[in-house]
Amino acid sequence: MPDPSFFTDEPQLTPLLRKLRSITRLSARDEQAILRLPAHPRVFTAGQDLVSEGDRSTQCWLVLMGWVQRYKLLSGGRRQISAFHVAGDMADLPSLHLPVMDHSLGAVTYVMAASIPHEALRELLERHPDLNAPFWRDTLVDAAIFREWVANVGRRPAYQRLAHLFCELYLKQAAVGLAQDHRCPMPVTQVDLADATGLTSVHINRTLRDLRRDKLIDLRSKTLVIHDWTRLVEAAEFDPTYLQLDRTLAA
Amino acid sequence: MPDPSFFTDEPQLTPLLRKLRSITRLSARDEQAILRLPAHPRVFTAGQDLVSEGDRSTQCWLVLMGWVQRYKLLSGGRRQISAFHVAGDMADLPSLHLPVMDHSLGAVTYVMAASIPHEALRELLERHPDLNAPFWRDTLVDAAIFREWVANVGRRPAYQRLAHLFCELYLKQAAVGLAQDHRCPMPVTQVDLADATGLTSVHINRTLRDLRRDKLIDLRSKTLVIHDWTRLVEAAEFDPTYLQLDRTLAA
DNA sequence: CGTAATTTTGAGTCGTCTCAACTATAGTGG
DNA sequence: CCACTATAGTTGAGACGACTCAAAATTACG
Repeated sequence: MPDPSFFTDEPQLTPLLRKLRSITRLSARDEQAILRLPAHPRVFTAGQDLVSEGDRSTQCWLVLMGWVQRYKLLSGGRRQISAFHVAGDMADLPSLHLPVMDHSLGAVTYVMAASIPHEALRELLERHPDLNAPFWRDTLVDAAIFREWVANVGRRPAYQRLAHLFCELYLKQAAVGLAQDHRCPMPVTQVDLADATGLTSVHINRTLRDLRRDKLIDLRSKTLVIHDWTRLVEAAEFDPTYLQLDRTLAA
Repeated sequence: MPDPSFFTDEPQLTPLLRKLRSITRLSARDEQAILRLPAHPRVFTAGQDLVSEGDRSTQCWLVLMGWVQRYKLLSGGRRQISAFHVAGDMADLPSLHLPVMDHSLGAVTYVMAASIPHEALRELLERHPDLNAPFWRDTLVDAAIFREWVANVGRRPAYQRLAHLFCELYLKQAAVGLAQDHRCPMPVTQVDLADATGLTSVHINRTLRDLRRDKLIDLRSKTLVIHDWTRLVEAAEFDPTYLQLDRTLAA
């Protein structure tokens, strides 16, 4: 159910501003320039790819609503998710300088996204060189998140690993106003969680039960409720530095 | 044993050019500008940190010789390595836009590195806006490698995981002329390999034995010898797309 | 040449996986 | 609005890949 105003001519780029503001500072002039970017809205149903491995992009997708996942398919039906993206994320900003996709971007939920031509972005950056830094910084924050995922998947046991993922996804959403009061959307299946953490869905199920048993969280009807943020952070050994959020959000 | 010419006034930035050329195209003018960057050489002994978690950087380190690793320390003595860097790599280019380190950069071997002040880099990018793209692209390639590592650690069994790492490190070095004839430097301990793959050193030892038994590789005196590149690639299910090398290097 | 670091091997354990069935929830069409 | 069907979640039992602990063998280094 897309918001009717969504299909008006005016591009809805404010989520992008909110995102960029959460990790950097922008001048009013630069913000205006961003808002003038041409953006073509489109919807995707759950499971659809926005971009698939091997595609050559000439545009970037900005997520406006819903969740998008970044994933690789391996042989034998194995899959690894390397990122979740929410409203405001330029999910495939990398395609601006790496046009051939080495992975896919898929819609986790019903998704509204806006495509922005590479050409328009390049022109923006040319006219407003100051904007190189914020966007570049955005890709650097994403890279920092990938690094944290390497550590998560490589060195943390299942319980800690899931807890860590929840801490990250809560803060990431809170930073752009999509979460508060220790609850946030978590519109993924246990299979998705498994593919994001390098576990099996069976083990995710049992680990979720343990997290629930310990009164740390609840995950029901696609909503994560955090019962005890402090203990969740402890259990996860979560340090939000890597998210590079301007101000640490109060717990 | 530093090369004597290393300490002359002339900055030795050619490895950087070689690296950038392996993943992008540069104009002669831009190349000249890069060569004029001020670079202050320094050596590090194995085990020393170039930069530590929590540090605030005002300069970037360019690796000139030796290997550098990117790693995070976790509780209980656990460690996760998320990248290896070789000559030509701007190991902490991220610090240009994310000055607070969320991880450490350590010397794997005896290392020669050159520090380039952030200020000089910013000035370079201001005067040569075309250079934003190549450097940005470099951080995007690193991010692509992180993503591949997430998949490697998350979804591949030990044997495949190690094989994949070796394919990557061989190609990465070959791309900048540091490897050829299916042999390359691999100056890491089994503990390092364990921390890069999310395994234990004991299991690395046994997996190396298996790879050796299968006549795929040999790893002796810090040198990797690949006996059968084709079968190694097969075993690893290695697809070099993510490295974004200009030309695929012949097998 | 002695000492530390690294590699190798064995034996037992454990976290996570596999396979398989069953239950619950959500979406769809009559 | 309910029945039907597909999707998602839950549980049990057994297997296995990787881990732990510990010691011995080898190699590197000052």
